[in-house]
Amino acid sequence: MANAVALDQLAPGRRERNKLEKQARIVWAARQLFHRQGFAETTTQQIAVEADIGTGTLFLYAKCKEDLLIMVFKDEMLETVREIFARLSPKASPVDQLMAVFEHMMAYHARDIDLSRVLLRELVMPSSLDRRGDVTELMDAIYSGLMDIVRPVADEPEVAARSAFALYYFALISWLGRGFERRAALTHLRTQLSGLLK
Amino acid sequence: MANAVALDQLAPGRRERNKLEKQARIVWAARQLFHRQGFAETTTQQIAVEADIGTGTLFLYAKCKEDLLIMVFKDEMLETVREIFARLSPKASPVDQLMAVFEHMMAYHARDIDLSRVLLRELVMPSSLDRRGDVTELMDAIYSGLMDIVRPVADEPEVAARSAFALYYFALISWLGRGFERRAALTHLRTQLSGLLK
DNA sequence: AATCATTATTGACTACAGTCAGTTTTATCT
DNA sequence: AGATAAAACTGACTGTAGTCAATAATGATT
Repeated sequence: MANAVALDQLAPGRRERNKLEKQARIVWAARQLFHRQGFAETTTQQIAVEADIGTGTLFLYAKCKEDLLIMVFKDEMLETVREIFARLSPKASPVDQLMAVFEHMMAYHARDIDLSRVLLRELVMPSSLDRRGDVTELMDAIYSGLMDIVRPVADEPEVAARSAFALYYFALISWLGRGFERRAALTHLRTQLSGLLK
Repeated sequence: MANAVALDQLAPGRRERNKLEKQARIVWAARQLFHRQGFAETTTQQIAVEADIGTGTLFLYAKCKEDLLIMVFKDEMLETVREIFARLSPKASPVDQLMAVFEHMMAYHARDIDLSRVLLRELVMPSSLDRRGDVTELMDAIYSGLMDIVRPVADEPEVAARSAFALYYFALISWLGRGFERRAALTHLRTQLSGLLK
């Protein structure tokens, strides 16, 4: 029936709606448990029970346990990043603005260091290429924000933004992955950014 | 007996010697299997059998499976890095020298991309802080080499070397972790390094 | 409303990293 | 040599992520 297709385009059918509801329930359950107990201490069984689905079903919605964590964080991170950029003082120097952005991002991760470690591990170096969650939207938001900041002082804003982010990433990794002090990492980062932007 | 202590300082006792032999056998076995079958396809059981020890013993010598991979690569990487720095043309520009170093490092990883992915994953973001292998010696070698390169053109060689390495790290991660083309990553890297060093 | 094809769900099951209580080996001392 | 303490070793065992063959739900078609 030709009508069925047209209707499907207007509104999601029952099937689609169920899927979305289920996905929301899964993410909700995962969020609760990860935050309450930590990542390693939460079993996929527990998440399935809490979301009221079978164990197997969980892995139809997430590629692996780590993917659940990405689902939990993705929207929240995008929202946070947008807020951070929105609240910048445009009068501050580019380096100060960059530092404000990166400090806030780190502060965000500091709210739950253990979860952020696992999350970053998966974002930086996914266990398997075909398992990595899609964070393109998040990255685009970050890059475009950074480009706006560096534009006034950089010949090639794209290159400068990418470099700035690379330096931030390194600081983040040093802090979360190598046990480096957050303050020290940020101090280093500022020095590096100053060197980068002339 | 006071003599026992004195002798121990001169030469390793049988116990110590056995331990070193065993560790060497383990690394040898792990190297064979990882290269032949890949990391995921090799079980710790297989390594234990090949090294002719019990399963449990393996974990007295390595903190986890990933740690075995680090043991396999550590010495070889240090050696490789030293060679790379030793063979540089001192007349080339700092950026060209940096690029030569980073290209060779990437070429080294390209020899076994799958193993390098797992290795890098563990080096960049260890699954657990108290499980990460010690790669201080390697990092020191890299930093000191990089500082020598950038010294002629950088006010603060330490900062510049650290920045250069951060940019390389990001390129490496983009390539191995995000599926970015190696050539493209290197092209980007060169642009960034040019921007960094004046 | 009965049939069929497609898609979604399930939980018993598998494979494997890592542990630990018990055993063996080594070194020390009399 | 024998006794004792300390260190090294072991493999049966455990916990859990992820799979898959079987089942159920859905929706299209007559």
